[in-house]
Amino acid sequence: MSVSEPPAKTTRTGSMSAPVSKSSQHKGQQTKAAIVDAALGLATQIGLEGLSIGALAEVMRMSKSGVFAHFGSREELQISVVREYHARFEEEVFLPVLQQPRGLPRLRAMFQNWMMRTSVEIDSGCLYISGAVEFDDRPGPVRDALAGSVRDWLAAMYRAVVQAKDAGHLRADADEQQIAFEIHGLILALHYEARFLKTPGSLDRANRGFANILARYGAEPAAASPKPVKIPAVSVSPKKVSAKTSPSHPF
Amino acid sequence: MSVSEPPAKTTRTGSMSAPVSKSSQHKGQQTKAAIVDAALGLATQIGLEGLSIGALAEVMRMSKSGVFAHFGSREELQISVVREYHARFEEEVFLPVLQQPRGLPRLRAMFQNWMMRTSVEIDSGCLYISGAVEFDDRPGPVRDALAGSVRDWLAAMYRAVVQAKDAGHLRADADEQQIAFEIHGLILALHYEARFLKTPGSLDRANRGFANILARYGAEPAAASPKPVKIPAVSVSPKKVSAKTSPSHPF
DNA sequence: GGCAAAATAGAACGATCGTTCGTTTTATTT
DNA sequence: AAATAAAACGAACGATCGTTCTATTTTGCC
Repeated sequence: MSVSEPPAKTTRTGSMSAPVSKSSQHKGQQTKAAIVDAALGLATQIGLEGLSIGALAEVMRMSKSGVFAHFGSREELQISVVREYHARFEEEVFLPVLQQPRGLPRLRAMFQNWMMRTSVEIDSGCLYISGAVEFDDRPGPVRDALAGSVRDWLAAMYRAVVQAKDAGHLRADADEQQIAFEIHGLILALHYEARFLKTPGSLDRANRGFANILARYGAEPAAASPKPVKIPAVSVSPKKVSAKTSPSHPF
Repeated sequence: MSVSEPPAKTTRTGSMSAPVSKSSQHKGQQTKAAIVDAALGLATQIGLEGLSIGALAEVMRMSKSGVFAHFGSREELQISVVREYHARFEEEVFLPVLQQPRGLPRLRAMFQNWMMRTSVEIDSGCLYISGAVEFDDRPGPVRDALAGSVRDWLAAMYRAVVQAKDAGHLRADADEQQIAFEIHGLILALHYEARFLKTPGSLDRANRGFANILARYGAEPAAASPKPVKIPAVSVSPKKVSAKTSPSHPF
C-alpha cells in the first residue's frame, strides 16, 4: 500500500515457521524472523496485549532472555508483529489485486481478498480489528504503528473506489469516502458475526451488502434493479445464498 | 431485551458510585453494586480482560480480598460486569425506543440510540464490541454471557426490522437479516473509525449509510431516488454533512 | 583452527496477578 | 446490651509478567 510498486523485500524468511536456508543472513535475523512469525501467530489468537514473552519463548523453545534480546522491549516486539502483519496483508491481499484492471474489477477483488483474509481462510483473528479495540484509548508507539498500517490499507481501498469512479463504473456523484466506510462496515460485521457469534450465512450477507452498495452507486443512471450493465465481473458470489431457515429470530 | 416488558428491577443503586441510601438492603449488596459499577467503568476502558481486582480495589478504596469476596472469582466478576452492561444497555437504548411507534420510527430511534451509546455520548468503549474481540477465541462462561447479551440485542434489532416490514415501511421482499447485518456493520464501522482512527465525519457517514439502506429497502416500489414518502421521521441527521476537504486521500 | 563477535541460556529482580486464610471490624438480630 | 452473622481487612501463597545481569555457547571470518 506504500504505493503501487512492489515493496522492498522484507527480512522474513517465509510464511512457515520452519527455518528456511536463506543463505547468508547472520542467523540472528533468521531466528528473529522466526520469532516474529511465531509471535504473529500468537497475537492473532490472543491479541497483541495478551502476547507474552514467556509464552513466545516456550513456543520457540528458547529462553525468555534469548527471545527478549532480539527486541529490547515488549513494545518493540509488538511493533515488529504489527509490521509483519502489515507486510503480509500487503503481500496477500493488496498485491494480488493489482493484476485486476483498475476500477470495479479491482475493487471487487479487494473486497473478496479482504473478506477471506479477515474471517474465513485464516481461522486466527484480524490484527487490525483486535488491535483497534485493544489500543483505541491506549496511546503509544504500538497504537501509532497499528493506526498507520490500517490507514495505509484503508487509503488503498479508497483509491480503488476513486479509480472505479474515474473509470465510469460508479456514478459521478458517488461519495468515495462514504463507499469506503460502508465497505469497511461490511467487513467488520462479517468478522463480528462469523467469528464471535458464529452466525451462519454471514459471508453471503457481506457479499450481498457489497452488491447492494454497487447497486446504489453503480454507473446505471438511477434505477435500482434492472439492466445488468457490462461491468466486468469477478464473480461476487457464485455460491447460492443460503435459504432462510427458521421463522423465529435467527441470532 | 428479554421481552418487550420492563425488566425486573436490578440491584444497582444508581449510575454514580456514591452510595445511595436505598433503605433496607443488607449493605453487602450495596457495595457489591458499587463495585460492579466501578468495574464496568474500568472494563469499558481497558477491556474485560484488562480488568484486574487489584486496580478495582484501588478505585474502590478497599482491600483486594474485600472486593474479591463479593464474587468468589474473577470470572464471576466479569460476568457480573457483562450483566450490568446488559441491563444498562436495555435501560438506556432499548426501553426508550418503545415509546416510538412500531416500524420505521422505532427502527430509526434504535439506530440513533445505538450510535450514541456506542461511540459518542459515552467516551468509553462498547463492551459488546471489545468483548467480542477479546473472547472470540476464548470459550467459557464469560463468552457465553457476552454472546447471549449481544444476541439478545441483535434479536431486538431484527424484530424492529420485521415490524417495519410488516407495517409496510419496507419493501415486501426485504431480507430482514440482511438489513440487520448491514446496520450492524454501520455501527461497527462508526466505532472503529471514530474511536480508533478518529476519522472526522464518521457519524455523518453512519447516518448516511442508514439512509442508504432505507433508500434501498424502503417501501417505494422499485425506483431508487425520488418521491420522499410519508414515513414518519425522527430526524436522522439535521446537521449538514461536513464538506469534503482535501482532495488527497482522507485517512 | 583460532578469535572476536554475536546469540542464547540461566538466574534473579521487583511487580502484579488471582486466590486463600485467619482475624478483626462492622452490621443485624435477639 | 449481648449475641450472632455478615463484611472487610491484611498478610501471604504460587505463578507469571517484563526486564537486567552475567556466563556460556555458537557463529562467521581470517
